[in-house]
Amino acid sequence: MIASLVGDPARANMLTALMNGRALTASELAQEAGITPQTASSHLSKLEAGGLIEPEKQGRHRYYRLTDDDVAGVLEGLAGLAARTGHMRVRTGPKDPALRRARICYDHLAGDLGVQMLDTLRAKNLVKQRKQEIELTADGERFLAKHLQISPDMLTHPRRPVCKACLDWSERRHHLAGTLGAAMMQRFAELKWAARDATPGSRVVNFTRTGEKQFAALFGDGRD
Amino acid sequence: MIASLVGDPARANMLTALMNGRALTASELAQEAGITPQTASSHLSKLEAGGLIEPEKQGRHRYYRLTDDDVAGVLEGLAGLAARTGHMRVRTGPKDPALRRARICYDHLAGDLGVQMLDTLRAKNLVKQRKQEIELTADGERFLAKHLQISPDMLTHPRRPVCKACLDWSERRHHLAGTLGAAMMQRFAELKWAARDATPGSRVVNFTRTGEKQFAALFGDGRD
DNA sequence: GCAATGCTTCGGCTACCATCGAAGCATGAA
DNA sequence: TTCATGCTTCGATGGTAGCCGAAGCATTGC
Repeated sequence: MIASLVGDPARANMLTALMNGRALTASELAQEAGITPQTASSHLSKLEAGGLIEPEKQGRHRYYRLTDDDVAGVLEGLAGLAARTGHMRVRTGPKDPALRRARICYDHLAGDLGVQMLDTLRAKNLVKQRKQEIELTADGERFLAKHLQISPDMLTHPRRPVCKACLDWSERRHHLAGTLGAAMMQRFAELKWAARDATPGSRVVNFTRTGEKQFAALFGDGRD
Repeated sequence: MIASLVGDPARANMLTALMNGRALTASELAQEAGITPQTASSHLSKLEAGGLIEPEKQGRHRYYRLTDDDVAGVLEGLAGLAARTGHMRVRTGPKDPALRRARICYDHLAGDLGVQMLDTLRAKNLVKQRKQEIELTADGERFLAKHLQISPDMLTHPRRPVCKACLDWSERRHHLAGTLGAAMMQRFAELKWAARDATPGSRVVNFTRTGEKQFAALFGDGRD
């Protein structure tokens, strides 16, 4: 039974961690769920047998991701039922407001601001998006060079795409991943616009006062 | 956690039994799940606490129904995931082919033929459907009078609607309930087109050779 | 009133399964 | 090769939860 797979707390935590669309290693998932690797291994093989997640070997790591959007959809549905009965799970998404606003997703910007940024890039025709695929336009290249001193040759990588849409768990929409997403986040840090929170293990990204303004000037949507 | 509620086999069987939209008593659900009433009582209170089902007292019976369509939707989603991985539950719907084809849902026709009938009524503009609501058109009234000798005044009832969409569990689509659904089923029986299976407790509806033809002439979709 | 039916609560039993320690493979690095 | 890292398999343990028998309420019918 599928539901019993999702029903176990440890497995639910793993699946929740995977809801952001990114693949995570077995150890990372073990840590997310707060269990030992050997226990996690058992859970992961069950989830895989149930068709909820798919593995991808890479070196001595084993990355897991949700099988597809259908799985994510059902998980969201379950979370929805849980939410309305007040049976909200502890980990059903970032509860910390700061975390919802801006956080690190692997190495790029996620949260409200991350989603906002991709929205604006798309609206200004700096990128073109078709489903998960994102392409940088000529205008986009000029924009990056002018405002962020990012040139296309900085973005080439043997295996990683320049642009990629990454599902934002708190916003339920896409933000920008890939080498460009990483480069932009790095640039924000270099420009002292933003910095990762000092708390060890925290994924919160704090914007400075001026950083917030500059960011809004480039990517703001007029909301605030 | 909601999923763990659905995960238990006994509870899943109960929920499955409720998927046809009808309310069932605690004892009936116990029988469906193959457990004793006292065990069922425990499960039912958990499902109720989780907001998946709602009770309705009536005399010394206690009827339970799914809370709403959202719950049914999530359950279908889970069943969908289960189906595609071959992890199909034993009881994920009627396994008996005859039961899938035509059966009694309370007092009206369900299964493949039931769904087919409503489809055709809709296609011929004999009824209009908007979500759960179904309305008989003027054409529909003429059709019923002409072919089945059913007049509108036979269908009025203080509390029961004339037409109602009822989710068909085996087909995952709607069939026709309400007083009209009941009247049509009754007419089929009177015309010796079909009859409930003689086996005690069976919900199978057997069509006669001529009944099948007549039914197909009125409601066939050309599939066979 | 008494009996019968339907459902719930209580207590104890049992079975399942999540968990972790220890050991075993695989991959990559030196 | 040898070592380290990441993950899996094995075995044993323990806690949880499903399960039923017995008893207790509630409602209906006589």
